Amino acid sequence: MRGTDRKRAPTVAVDVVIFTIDDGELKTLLVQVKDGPFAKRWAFPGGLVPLGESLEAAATRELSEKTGIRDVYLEQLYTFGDPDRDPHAHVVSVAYFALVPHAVRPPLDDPKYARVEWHDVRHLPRLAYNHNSVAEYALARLRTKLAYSNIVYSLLPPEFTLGELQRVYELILGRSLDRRNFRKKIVELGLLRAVGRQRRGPHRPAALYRFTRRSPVIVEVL
Amino acid sequence: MRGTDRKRAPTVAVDVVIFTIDDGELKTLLVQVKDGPFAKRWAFPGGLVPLGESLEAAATRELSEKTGIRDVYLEQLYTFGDPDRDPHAHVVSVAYFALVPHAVRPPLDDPKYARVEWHDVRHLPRLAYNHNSVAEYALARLRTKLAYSNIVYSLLPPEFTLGELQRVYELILGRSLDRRNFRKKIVELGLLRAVGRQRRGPHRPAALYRFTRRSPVIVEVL
DNA sequence: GCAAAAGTGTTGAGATTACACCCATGC
DNA sequence: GCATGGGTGTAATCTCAACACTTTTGC
Repeated sequence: MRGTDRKRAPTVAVDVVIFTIDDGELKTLLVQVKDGPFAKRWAFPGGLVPLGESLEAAATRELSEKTGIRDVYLEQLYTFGDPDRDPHAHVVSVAYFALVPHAVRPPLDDPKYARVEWHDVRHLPRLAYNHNSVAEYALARLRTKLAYSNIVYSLLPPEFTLGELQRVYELILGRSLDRRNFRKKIVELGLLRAVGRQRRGPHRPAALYRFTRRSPVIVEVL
Repeated sequence: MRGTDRKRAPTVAVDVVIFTIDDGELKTLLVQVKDGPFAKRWAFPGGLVPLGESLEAAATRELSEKTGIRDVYLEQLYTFGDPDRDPHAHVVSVAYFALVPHAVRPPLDDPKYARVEWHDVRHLPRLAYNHNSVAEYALARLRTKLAYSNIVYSLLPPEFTLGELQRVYELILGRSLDRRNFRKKIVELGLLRAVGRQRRGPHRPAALYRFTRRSPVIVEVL
């Protein structure tokens, strides 16, 4: 039977890879560990799951503690259980990834950590635990899922131009897309709705759009 | 820091959804729970992960204990952490799914369980824990993955005919495929190699094939 | 007026689908 | 000889990729 011998067993943690787009770069939120074997190293925010809390609740809590944000796209990524991940103890880590909109307020300070900062995913430092692998895994999942779902909605503000949307795709996928084909496809899928207003700037004004649904939908985008 | 308070924390288990094809049906291995709140109910085989064992090792162990089989396709499915899954305790369950070849010897008996049997996935009973959800999840993953990988190799014996291969796809996907298109596509992809011999039976003999690689490859099959 | 991004259709290639007849065997 | 699954090619359709010029604005 289960759950009888509670001592001498692995513990459970969640770690959250929080992506955002900032300043033309794809970034993730990292925290700097204060002490222990990984002191001074950066890691994804996370923590032990207390008895009675669901994994998704723990991940959501972690996310809102670090960013103040709620109601964003959050997905379970993978569970890492190698006993050697953490030299201190056998911790099974359930990794999540989250997408938070551009231009989020700066990360909240947390006395548990030395620092909390956004880092460009292309230049991550050597991370604590197995978090460099987690980062690769998260990025791979994000790339594939972007192509067959509408989850990009969670990276964008409520209103945006088609150019901005396309730049997000290009940034994450790491390749440029044909503008006419992209617009045609996206519009035909009915994921967007023109808002009737325009964004003015240094160049020709661009029509503003909204997502018709701000909830996950499986759809072949690219 | 992590791993300090080990008492009063959720425990970790693995559960394995083992698929096979038998008698023209897609089946999964179920065990009948002996006692506790779920006594007499069927469930997927699983058990607690001991300190120091990796998740994949625990799943592999569970698989070989129940079937005597090794070296089959095994993939992590999802981690279920709802505290109410198991009324007895908060157990975080990491679910795996495995594909074992047709015509496997009958499941090994295990004194931990009342019975161990193969069940048609189309007619599963009401299962213990949240295992009916796990079953749906596993089946959905199997269906999508079948279409873009070669993992079907793990459901088939070393040699097989194209007709047998096609029947496996049709069975799992629940729809019929065009024979000529199917054969053309599969052969062009180079996943198979004709073995030069034929299987004789009540009708016209069919050419025997082998997989060129018996390891997972991502490839658009359908 | 010039630099920069917005906006807009068509064509060709390749991939996918639909479809029908003969063959080899066991009984 | 007949019932059953094995084996094979082509045409129509659809999807995807490539491609260039005009417009609007701020400076």
